[in-house]
Amino acid sequence: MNTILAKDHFMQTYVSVDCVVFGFDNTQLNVLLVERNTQLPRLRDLKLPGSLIYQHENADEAAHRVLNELTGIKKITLKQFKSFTSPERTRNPDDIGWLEFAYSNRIDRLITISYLSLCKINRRLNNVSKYQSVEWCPVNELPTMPFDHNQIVEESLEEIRRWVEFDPAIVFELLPSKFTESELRKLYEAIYRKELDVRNFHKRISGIKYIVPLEERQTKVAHRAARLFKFDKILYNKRMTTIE
Amino acid sequence: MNTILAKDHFMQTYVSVDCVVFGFDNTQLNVLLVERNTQLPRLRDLKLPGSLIYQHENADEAAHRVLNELTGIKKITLKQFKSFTSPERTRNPDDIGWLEFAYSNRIDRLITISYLSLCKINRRLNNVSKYQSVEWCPVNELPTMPFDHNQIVEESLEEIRRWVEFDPAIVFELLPSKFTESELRKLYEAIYRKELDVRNFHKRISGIKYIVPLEERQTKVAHRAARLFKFDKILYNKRMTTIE
DNA sequence: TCAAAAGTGTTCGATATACACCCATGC
DNA sequence: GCATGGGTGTATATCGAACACTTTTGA
Repeated sequence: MNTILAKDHFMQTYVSVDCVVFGFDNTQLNVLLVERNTQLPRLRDLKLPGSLIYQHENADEAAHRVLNELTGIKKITLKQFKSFTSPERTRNPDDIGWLEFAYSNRIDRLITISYLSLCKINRRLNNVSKYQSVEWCPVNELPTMPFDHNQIVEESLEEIRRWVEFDPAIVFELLPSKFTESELRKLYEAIYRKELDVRNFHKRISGIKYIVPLEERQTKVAHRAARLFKFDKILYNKRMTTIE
Repeated sequence: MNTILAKDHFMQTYVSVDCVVFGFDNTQLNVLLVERNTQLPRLRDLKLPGSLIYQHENADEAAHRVLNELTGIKKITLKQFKSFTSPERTRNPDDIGWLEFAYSNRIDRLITISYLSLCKINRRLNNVSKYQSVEWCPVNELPTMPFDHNQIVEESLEEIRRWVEFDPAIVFELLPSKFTESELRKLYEAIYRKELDVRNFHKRISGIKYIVPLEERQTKVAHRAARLFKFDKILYNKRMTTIE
């Protein structure tokens, strides 16, 4: 074992975080992508937002930093979900070139820890100088991205369902603070990629105490205005501890 | 950002895997621990089996290598479950000393990717020269271990339940190839830390096609001999694809 | 004959599924 | 007045939870 270490005494192993941030546009899930600055001329060059982990940080802190830069939100909801470690993931010469350009450093090996996060899609995003642009992209129309970022998104879609089952409150991170029942249903349909029966969904929702109906209704719609609901975090947290 | 990298141009970041291997002794879950070789005199020095990731490997391969060394099994069942990345995890001087002794290298920062695995507890384990001993330890009586290994085991206990729900077949990795219904029930009780009703459990199990009753029975027991069952992998895999 | 564990059914409540029509509104 | 989505109830099947006594065997 020591011989293997001795050989690569000067090998630089770096660890990054990459964030899959989902947003919901009332029809489908979207992923937040950034356009990386590069010298190389090319059509588009979109990737997941991410960063190397700094010396004083742990991975959660690095992911929070990346998302705070993009959204300005300090206490964003966020979940580590998998490490991607294949030595092959940094074999594409374009990607190696970009890494050295972006970090002014030789990077022999880069593994990444991926994070899942959720964001209201109409939130104003920051202009982050190191990116040419920041944009939402429908999850079914993603471009080919560098490294293994397409695979990371693929696996994050399975993770989001496990997350919702474990903590149903996180879906409200994707909706405006007042929302209709059909917005909520369409969000579930997008997450589970499955149509849900309107009446059964209504029955289920009306049994949930922490989804509170308001007197307010939609305005400016060309049909009967739907009732608005809000998510009550306090009732949600009580849910576990009380027997009813 | 470049300044931060420039400063630590020569910082050695290493990435390891650590494996939480569970075994079941008919009463409780046990974790496989190794005693590390150390110059320092001390009473006991148990930790999770693990290794740095080698240059040509990905993390899954490193975890397979570690477990193959210990058990001799090539195709062991295994699941990545979380990365532990705090800069604080390698702040204990004893741990730093051991790392430098074991790897003959300066290691400034070590993050680890933890794996969950399952093993029949009466399997003969290999003598691995780099460890003084390899032993099973009941999960409720773990010693204080180096780094954040106690926390890793803690979190692996939550993960194992999610794993069983996603893939119920994995519980049979913890049982002998022929087992009684009460052994299976006690295993579920250990995993969920909850007593299960014998009759309801029986009803559930007898409805599962891939748990096959045999004609064989227990021998040498001081009470009525229980029927043996086996797990049928072929029927298990069919389960998903056929409608019933 | 005693101790220890095996083996076995019924009832009840909760939950998921399937399914169709009228209502309110803006254009 | 029509197009668009809002709003609602019933019947059935399935699943999980509670619950107690008899049987077999070896010591």
